[in-house]
Amino acid sequence: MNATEKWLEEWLEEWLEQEHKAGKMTEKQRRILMAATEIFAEKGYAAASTSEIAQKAGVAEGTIFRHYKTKKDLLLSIIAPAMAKLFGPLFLRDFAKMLDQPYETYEEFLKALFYNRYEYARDNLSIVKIIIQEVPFHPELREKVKAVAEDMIISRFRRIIDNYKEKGMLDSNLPTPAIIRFMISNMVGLVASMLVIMPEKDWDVEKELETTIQMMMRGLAGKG
Amino acid sequence: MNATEKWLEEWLEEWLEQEHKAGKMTEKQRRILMAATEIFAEKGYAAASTSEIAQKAGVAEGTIFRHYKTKKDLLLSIIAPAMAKLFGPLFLRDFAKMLDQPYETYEEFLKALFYNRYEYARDNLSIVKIIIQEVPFHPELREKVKAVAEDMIISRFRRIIDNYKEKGMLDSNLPTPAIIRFMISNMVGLVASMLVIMPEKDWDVEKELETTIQMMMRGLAGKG
Amino acid sequence: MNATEKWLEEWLEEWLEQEHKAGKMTEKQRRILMAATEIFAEKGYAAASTSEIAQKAGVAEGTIFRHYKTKKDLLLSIIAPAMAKLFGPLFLRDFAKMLDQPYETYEEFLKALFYNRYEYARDNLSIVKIIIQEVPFHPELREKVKAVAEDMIISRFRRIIDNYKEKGMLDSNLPTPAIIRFMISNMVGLVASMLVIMPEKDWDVEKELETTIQMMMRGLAGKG
Amino acid sequence: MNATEKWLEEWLEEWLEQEHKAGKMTEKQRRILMAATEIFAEKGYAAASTSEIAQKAGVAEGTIFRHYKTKKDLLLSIIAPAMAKLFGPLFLRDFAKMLDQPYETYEEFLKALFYNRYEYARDNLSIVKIIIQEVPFHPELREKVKAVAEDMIISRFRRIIDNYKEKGMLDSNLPTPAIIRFMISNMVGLVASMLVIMPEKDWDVEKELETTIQMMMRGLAGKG
DNA sequence: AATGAATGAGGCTTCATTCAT
DNA sequence: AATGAATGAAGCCTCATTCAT
Repeated sequence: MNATEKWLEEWLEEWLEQEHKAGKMTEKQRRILMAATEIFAEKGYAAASTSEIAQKAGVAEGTIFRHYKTKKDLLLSIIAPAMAKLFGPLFLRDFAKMLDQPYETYEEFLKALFYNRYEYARDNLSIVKIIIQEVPFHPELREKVKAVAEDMIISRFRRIIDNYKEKGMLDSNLPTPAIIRFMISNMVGLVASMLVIMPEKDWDVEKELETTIQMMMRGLAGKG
Repeated sequence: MNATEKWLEEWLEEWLEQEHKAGKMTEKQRRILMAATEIFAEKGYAAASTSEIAQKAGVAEGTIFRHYKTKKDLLLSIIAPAMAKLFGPLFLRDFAKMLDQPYETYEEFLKALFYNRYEYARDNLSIVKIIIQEVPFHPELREKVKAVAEDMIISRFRRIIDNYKEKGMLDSNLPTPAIIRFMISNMVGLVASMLVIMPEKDWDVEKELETTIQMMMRGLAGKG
Repeated sequence: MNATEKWLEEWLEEWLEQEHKAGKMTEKQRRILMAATEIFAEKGYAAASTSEIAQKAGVAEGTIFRHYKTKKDLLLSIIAPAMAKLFGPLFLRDFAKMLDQPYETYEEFLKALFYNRYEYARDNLSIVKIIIQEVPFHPELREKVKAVAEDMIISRFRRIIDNYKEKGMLDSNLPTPAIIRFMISNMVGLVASMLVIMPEKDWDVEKELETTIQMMMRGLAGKG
Repeated sequence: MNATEKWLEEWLEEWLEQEHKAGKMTEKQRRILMAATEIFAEKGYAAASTSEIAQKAGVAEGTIFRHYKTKKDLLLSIIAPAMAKLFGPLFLRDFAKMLDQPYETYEEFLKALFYNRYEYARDNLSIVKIIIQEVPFHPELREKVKAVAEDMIISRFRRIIDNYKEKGMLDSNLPTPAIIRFMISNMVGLVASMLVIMPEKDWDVEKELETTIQMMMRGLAGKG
């Protein structure tokens, strides 16, 4: 087991721990976590003040520090389990199923993946924003994320993609890393458009998704 | 002239003013601007301290405030002209040429556009990072950027894209907004990969660009 | 109820609130208020530094700002209730009694009034100094004080003075405003002499007061 | 010659020096002095900034310090000659004349004195405000003023007043210091009313003065 | 467990003053 | 003589964190 896998395990642990604690979590603790999530997402970690979080959570300033040793601890308590939920599925049974369960086509696979991640982002918008905004500023996080992403995602997706290449569903001449980037770019671009950039627009998710996948699969070129 | 165009003009003005001032700018002022740019990019606006900036610039802390009334002023002095350089070209003669000068194919157009913006991002990496990180947190900026982007970019690109659709070079069945998003997603994804996510990798820019454009134009589908 | 009366009520409210809080006031808070009062009186608001106040009060500088949002807030927390105590009595039951309870002569009335305000000034010397020194520099205060003074004091005293004029105890040929100014000038002059200008002198308050009132009532003219 | 007289001489010297310099004073210097006077009067010495003064005077920040070593120096350059003009006349030929030139009555003397000082205050309102506001906060000034006032004024006025007492124009039973205070209180009260407290009122100076002097001489008592 | 008063380090900003031009 | 960029000390205020209750 390499370092990357160790971190993932850490996150998963924290995730499970969090899940576990969620049961015994005080009402106050839950409120602190929610308030912090909202405020971090809204103004960024550095510009958020613990006193504001306390106020929004309806607890005393000191209470936060009874549960989280430092402000950074509070941030990590939000990010770590979210990381696990974000990356974790790629390594768990559910996802393994996605891999084994032979989606007839790459398109179906893409659609399932997009939709799955879209739903996660939609339901955890604040947390996703925090991750995107804060990861670049906290070296420990940055390193972990980078390692996990580079190391694991590439390797897992490579298998999937090579699988479809073999089946003749993907153009074998295209370099796998480029395909992965292509996939992620469009996934992120689509989800960001719908949830962050123009959230007020009345999106037909299904249709957008299909159009996007069509462009990905068949390209823009006219038949002219 | 609508509000959006007014902002653009504002930025352009500030840009020119900045250009103009650049001549008379004190050595110290230049150093302050550079130091601030680096530190804002590295730790974010909120977490950057003016004393650190002063130290890095090799000036007294007070000197910063002789040139920039507020810390925020300093941020805007970095962002505003960059905005102009980022969005401005889309509306100036150079870009008009890009539109008129009939790129034979959409692919050539894409390539020119990608390369042009890639070079800008490469040469102004810190500033681009600052813009991406700070715009979401500063409502005035956010509103302006959103308006400019939604309003202008869409309208300009629509003309270009419709143009190519008419020529039969783009699939007329695809909705123009989706094409624009597709284009931007892949452009941002590619540039971010090369400059931010894996800057240490030894990229063959030309080749990546071509692969990406190929995927965009012809899609991933195998010939199977 | 006009604006002036509203301010007075505001002050009275703050006064009562202060009284009320005085019970729950932390020892530290009391010390901050005392230290601030002394230092403001000694060097003036603008020249007083919060760090000096903190030091004199024996608390951390931050502690001041936990109780008073701003330095100005601290000033107002000293001035507002004092204003109420300074002007308020003129409108309350006690003072109403002074009006109704028929002092046999204007001289007795003057004596009671002088003595009453002298005692207040003596016991609140620092605060009175602050009021005199700071009111001119803070427009909000200046306006309020001016309105209250012009509007209310004049009107109340007019009744009293006209009352004594009718009884033949005051020269009806003298304009009431001049009488009021005459009264206040001499009251302020006497009190200032004893408490501010020559506080080290061993004053026989009773005697000075009587001499002053004698001069006011019968004038300086010799019998020659 | 005692210490008090030495200070007076100092001021007079500075006054004369100033008069003298006034001729060679640069336009800029004059503008600095005027700007400083206005701003000190308006916001107080401590709250006034040299840069604001420079701006109002239309000179560079550094220029002030070419003429006045420190900000305090600038204050003293305004106050010292004004002190001389304020107290000086009491000791000069002009004033000696006032003493010798036998005003028929004390009332005439009072009227001349009041009017003379009223005119001075009216024409130098800002400076008088500065003196009143700043003297209490600057120990050197405070000591000087106090010494001069206590020491000299008392002694000079004593002669005048005793003079009138002997002539039977003033009640010999009244203590001279009380008479002096009475005189000053009413003079200050009247002038302050007209110039500072209610400057917008349309005063009939002559009449107010006469009413005041009448009250001082014959008192308020009705003939009843 | 919870509170909230207290802390003091550090942040942004102002300002009197200096000095090279 | 005049300028105005530069300085750095000091000012006001915020904030994460601690601790007695």
